[in-house]
Amino acid sequence: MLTFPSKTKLFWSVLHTLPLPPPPKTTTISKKRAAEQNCLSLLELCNTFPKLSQLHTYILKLGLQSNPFVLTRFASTSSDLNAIHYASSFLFAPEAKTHLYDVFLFNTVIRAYAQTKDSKQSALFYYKMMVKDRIFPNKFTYPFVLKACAGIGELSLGLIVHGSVVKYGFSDDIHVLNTMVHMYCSCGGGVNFGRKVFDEMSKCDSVSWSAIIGGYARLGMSSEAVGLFRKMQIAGVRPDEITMVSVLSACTDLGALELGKWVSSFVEKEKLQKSVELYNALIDMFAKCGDVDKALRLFRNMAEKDIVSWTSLIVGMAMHGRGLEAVLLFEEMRSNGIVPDDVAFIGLLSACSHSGLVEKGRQYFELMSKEFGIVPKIEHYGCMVDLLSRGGLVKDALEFVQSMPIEPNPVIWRALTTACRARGELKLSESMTRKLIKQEPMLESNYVLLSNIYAKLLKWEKKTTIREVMGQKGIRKIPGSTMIELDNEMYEFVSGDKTHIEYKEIYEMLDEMGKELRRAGYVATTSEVLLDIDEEDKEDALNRHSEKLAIAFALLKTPPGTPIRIVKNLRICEDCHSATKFISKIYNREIVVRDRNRFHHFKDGLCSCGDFW
DNA sequence: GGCAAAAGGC
Repeated sequence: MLTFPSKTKLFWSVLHTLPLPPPPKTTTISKKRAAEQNCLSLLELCNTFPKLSQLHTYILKLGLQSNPFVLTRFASTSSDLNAIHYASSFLFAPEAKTHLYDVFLFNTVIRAYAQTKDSKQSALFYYKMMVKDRIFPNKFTYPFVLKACAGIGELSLGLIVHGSVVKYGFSDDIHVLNTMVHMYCSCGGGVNFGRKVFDEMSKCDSVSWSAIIGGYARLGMSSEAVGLFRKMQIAGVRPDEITMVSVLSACTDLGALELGKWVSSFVEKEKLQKSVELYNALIDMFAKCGDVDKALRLFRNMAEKDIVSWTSLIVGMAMHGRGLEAVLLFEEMRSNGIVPDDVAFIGLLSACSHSGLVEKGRQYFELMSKEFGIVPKIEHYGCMVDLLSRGGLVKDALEFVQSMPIEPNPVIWRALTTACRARGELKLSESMTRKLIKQEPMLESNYVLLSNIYAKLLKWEKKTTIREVMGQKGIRKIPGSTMIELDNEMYEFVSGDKTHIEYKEIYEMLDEMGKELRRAGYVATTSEVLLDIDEEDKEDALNRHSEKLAIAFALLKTPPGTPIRIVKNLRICEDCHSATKFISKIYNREIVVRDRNRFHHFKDGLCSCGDFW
């Protein structure tokens, strides 16, 4: 009987004629797979160099040293620097098999290095190696490489990488461009390049805006940062919580409390994710814009706090002269099991020094190295010198400086000089100010210090020569400026400013203020004026100080009884401090002044700093 | 099997 083979049968017969692979050795393959799986999961747990080294031996024993999965995981497992070094030295050893390298492996190694603190240079080294080995970068490579450049902060390097991005055709990728903006903003002198890249982007998302806003904010170009945030809203891009962190840090820098409050309600309204970082930025903003109690309330509402949250509030308390509360917070932090770091100690020590807690400060300084193993940095020494000097212990401060294992910096000389001058140790103060001038020959305020000392020593001819020296050196003058926020606008005044549209009214107010002040018994403190002019002109120069202009403006523009908040870029001068006390009483206003160092709350003719700052 | 932006300092 003849039967036609069915299709199925035919199929089977064909199959049977094909040469078959050797029968699967099921046991060995699954053993290999199991070993690979086991190895991968072990690598996941392996985050230190010794563990990795042990595992390396194990990998060799199993014969998995050319398994691409294992190799890549091996490179990516750890954030520990030694482990990364170990992994890459093994992967790229001269005897290693080059054919195993692929883009993914390089990206992994580059990423690992780009995320380290101090070895970003290595990321660029492996990028160069990759290009030399003719392995072409892909769209994931450049964000890592650019991140590494941003960390190193060298513009020339960034420009070269920008060239490669163009060469390899990634100049349309939004991730690459966003990181490029960030890279330029992190390299000295690169912010304009960053802006150019940003402006030329065909499509921007919230990350692009965050990168450029954050870039300006980090550089202290806070008005530009806020301006760009407004443009972002006009452009209709929805900000996320990271954008708001950058905007908040610009508000903090400007002292723009009203804008900061607006950001805070915007976060609520838009239901943005309240990350720890966002909370921390809010706490910092409220504390540094004058409302430290609001910062405290926010802090208490936080479900999860990290070391930055605690430190922000401790520093905030310190700035407002509430040192005891800062100390209590520090202790509360410790009892919550959070281990203080070096920055937390800077906050704590500065709190002690602003509130005259000399003994406490000394104890904590000891505790820092003894119990927490933190090696004191120049900042910690600075706090201690400040603490002792402010506490009137000039001799102790001097001994402390002599026993320091590191070279004193200008901050330390300045603290000492000021203390000596306040204690009448004028000779000593003079010699230290000269050291200060040696270290910072271009800083105007140092010459002002020296000139004040000569004025007290009645050495007029020396005082005159200082001006000549300054002229010869072409000293860069940091103009004192005061900012005030009214009706959602920031106004900035410099000394003798006539650029404001209502300057005539402001100067009339200033004259009236002057009369009222003298009637109340105010006497101008003319010793801090550097100019070699007669007393009456000196008084006039003081009268036009930016602080006084801003206060006059606020008195004109706000209803009686409203508190006045101003922000000065330098330390408030002695004369303005004394005048503001009178103004708070005469006009019955609470005046909150943030200067470079701290807050002064003026009320009823008194200041919260107790005239000691 | 992977990518971008963020918080505290004398």
